[in-house]
Amino acid sequence: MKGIRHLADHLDISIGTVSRALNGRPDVKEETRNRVLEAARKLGYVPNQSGRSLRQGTTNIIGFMIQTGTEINGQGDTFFMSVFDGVQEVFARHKLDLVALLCSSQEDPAEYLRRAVARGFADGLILSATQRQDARVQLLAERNIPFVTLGRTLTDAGQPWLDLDFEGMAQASIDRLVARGHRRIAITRPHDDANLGYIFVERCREALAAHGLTLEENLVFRSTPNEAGGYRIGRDLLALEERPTAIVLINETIAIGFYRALSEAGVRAGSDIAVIGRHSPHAHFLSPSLTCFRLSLHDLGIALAETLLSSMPAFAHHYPDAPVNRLWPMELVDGESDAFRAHKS
Amino acid sequence: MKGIRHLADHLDISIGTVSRALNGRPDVKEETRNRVLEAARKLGYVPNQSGRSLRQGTTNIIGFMIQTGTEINGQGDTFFMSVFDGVQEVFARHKLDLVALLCSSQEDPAEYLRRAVARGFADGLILSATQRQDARVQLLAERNIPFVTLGRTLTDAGQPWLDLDFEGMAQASIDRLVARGHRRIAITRPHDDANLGYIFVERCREALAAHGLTLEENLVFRSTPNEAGGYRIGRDLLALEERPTAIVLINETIAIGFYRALSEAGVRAGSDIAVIGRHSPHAHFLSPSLTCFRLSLHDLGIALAETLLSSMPAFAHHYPDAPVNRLWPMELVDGESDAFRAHKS
DNA sequence: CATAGTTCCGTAAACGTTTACGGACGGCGA
DNA sequence: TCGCCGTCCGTAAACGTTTACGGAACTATG
Repeated sequence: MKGIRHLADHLDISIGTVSRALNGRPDVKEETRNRVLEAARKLGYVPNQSGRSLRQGTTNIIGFMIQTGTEINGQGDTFFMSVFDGVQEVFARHKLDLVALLCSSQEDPAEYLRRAVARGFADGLILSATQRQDARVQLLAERNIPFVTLGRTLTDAGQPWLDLDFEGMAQASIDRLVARGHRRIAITRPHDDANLGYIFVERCREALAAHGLTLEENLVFRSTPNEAGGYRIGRDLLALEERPTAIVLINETIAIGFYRALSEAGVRAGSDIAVIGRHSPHAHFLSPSLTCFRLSLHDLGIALAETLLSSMPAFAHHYPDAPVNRLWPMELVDGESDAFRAHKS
Repeated sequence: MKGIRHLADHLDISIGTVSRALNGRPDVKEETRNRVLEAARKLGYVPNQSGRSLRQGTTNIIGFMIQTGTEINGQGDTFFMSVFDGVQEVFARHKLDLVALLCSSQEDPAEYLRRAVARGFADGLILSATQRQDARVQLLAERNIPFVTLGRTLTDAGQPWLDLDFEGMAQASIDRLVARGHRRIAITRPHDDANLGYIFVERCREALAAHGLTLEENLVFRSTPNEAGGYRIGRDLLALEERPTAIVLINETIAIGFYRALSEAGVRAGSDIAVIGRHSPHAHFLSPSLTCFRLSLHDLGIALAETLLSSMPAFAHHYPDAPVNRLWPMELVDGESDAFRAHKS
C-alpha cells in the first residue's frame, strides 16, 4: 500500500484527516496535524501529482515553452537560465513548479502547445520566441488558459505580455550614433518573423528621420541570431561599395561573428567602425569590449512570473497592481566598440 | 461534460470502447475505431494526463533536470538546446515527452529531485552537471527510477551513464602540445566538485608523465565555467614569473575571457601561446579561431535517450545492445590558436 | 439537565482514465 | 439443432487524491 492511505494506516486515522492536515485546513486538531506532518516527513511522503491534479483540476505547474534546436530562440542558454531563476523565485512563494516545455524543432509549436494544454499539463504558460503572427496566442486565449508572452505579437488577444524595449534601444542607439557624427548607420534584424525585428527597424527609421536621415534598405541586415549570422553580416557589410560608419546589432551572439569578419579584413570595431550590440555574458570580454544594451534577466523573470500570476484568479490578489503589459527597459553600457567617430561629411 | 465521456456520448458508444479504440487495442472493430479517431480529431480530444497516469501509474514523461541560474551547468550557450533536440528525436518515436525540470539555484538539487520523483512526475530522468559526490544518484537508484547521468560520479550505483571523453581530450591535447615542443603546459579545471575536473587533471598528469614531464600544480587553474573565469585564468597566468607556453581549457566559454586577458596584455593566442579549448558555436569565430575538441551534441542527445530507454523495461527491447556506459569521443578540430611552437629548451 | 454550538474526524463520492471481466451476437462444425 | 469459438462491446473497478457531508464528542449557556 502506498500514498496517503499508508500514512493514514500508520497513524491509525482516516485518509481524510491526513489530507486535511497536510493541506492546512482549519478543521483538524493541532496535535493531530503535527503528528501527520511529522510522519509525512519521516516516511518521505509526497502527494501523488496525478491523483491530486485529477481531483482538483489543477496541477500547480507552470510551463515555460521553449523550442529546442539552435537558431530558434535567438537567445543563449544562459539567457533562459537567468530568466528561469527569477521566475522561480516568485513561484516558490506559491508552491508552484516551473518546468520547461521543450518543443522539438521537428514539431509545429502551436500543435505541440495544443497537445500540452489539452492534456491538462499546466495551469499556466509562459511563451517566448513569439513570432509576428503566433497561432499559440489565439489558441491559449480561446481555451482560457492563463499565459503571458515574452514578446508582443500582432495577434495579441488581450493577454499580458512583457517585451524588451526595442523602441528605446533603437532610439538611444540612433541618437548616440548620430550625435557622434554618424550618418550612414547599419542595423540588423532576425531572419525569421520575430516581431521584435519589425519594431526595431521601424523605430530606427523614425529615429533617423527625426535627425533628417533616412534608413537605407541595403543597410538593414537580416540574419540568423547566431555567430554565423553575425559573420555573414560582417562580410556583407564589408563588401559594400560605401561602408556605413556604424552598426547596431539586435541579437546577443552575433557580435562575435561580426568581429571575426572585421578582423579578417583588418577592420577593428571602435577604431574603424562603431558597433553597438546587446549584452550577454561575453560582451565585456570581447576585444574591443562591446558597447551594449543590458537588462537584468533575473528581474525580467520575476516580472514575467508576477504578470502571469496577476492574471490567474487564484493568485491575482497577491499582485493587485502588476501591470498587464510592460516594456522592459534596457540600459546602455559603455564599452570600447563604439568609440569610432565619423567625420562630418 | 468533458473528456472521454463526451466523446463516447457523441458517438453513442461506451467509454471503454473509446479508450480501447484510441489506444490501439485489437478488440475493437476497425470501422468503430475509425469513427472514434475521426471524432477525436474533430473535437480536438486529447486524453487527460492526470487521469491516464493515475490509472496506469506511468506518465510518459521523461524529465531532464537542469539547474537554473548561471555558472552552474558549466556549458555554453546552446549546449542543452542541441542535446534536447537529439533526445526528443528518439523520444518522439515512443510517444514520450521530454520536459526540463528546473531546479532553482535556491534549492538543494537532491531535495528537489526527491520531491519530483515522489510526486510521480516522470517515468525516467536524465541528470546533468553531476558532481563528484552526487546524492541524486543514490536517491534514484534506491527508488528504482530509471535514469541516466550525463557525467560519471564517484557514487555511481550501476546506473547507465554517458560522459564526454575527457581522458581522450587530455591525452590528445598533451600529446599534440608536447610534440610541438611545449614543456610547460597549463590546464584548467572547474571551480566546483564536478567529476570531470578530477578526471581531466589526472589524465593530463599521466599523459605528461609518459613524456617524462611533470604537471606543475601552479599551472592548474581553477575557475568558474564562464567568461569571467577565463579572464581570471588569463590574468593569473600572465602574472606568473615563468609563463607556460601552452594551455588547455576544459570549459567551453572560458576561451573568450581568456582571450580578453591576453589581448589586454598584448599577447596573442597562436602567436605567443598555444591554446586548445572546447568547441562551442563561437569557437570558429574568435580571432584567432580556437583549436578545440568538438562533439555532436545532437548525437549525444540521441545516445542519452537510447541509453535511458534501454534501461526501462517497457522500451528495452527496442534497444537490445545499447551500451550501458559510454565515453563519448570528441574530435580535435584545427584552429589558429595553437599555432605557436615552443623552442626546445 | 437540556439544548445549542463548536471542534474534530470518518465516510464516501468524485476527478478522467484504463482494463479485467463477462455478455451478446454471429458463424461454424458435428 | 446444439454447442463452441471468435469478435466486439458494455460494465464496473481501480488508480491517489480532495472535499462535501454528517456525526460524535465536548463545551458553553440557559
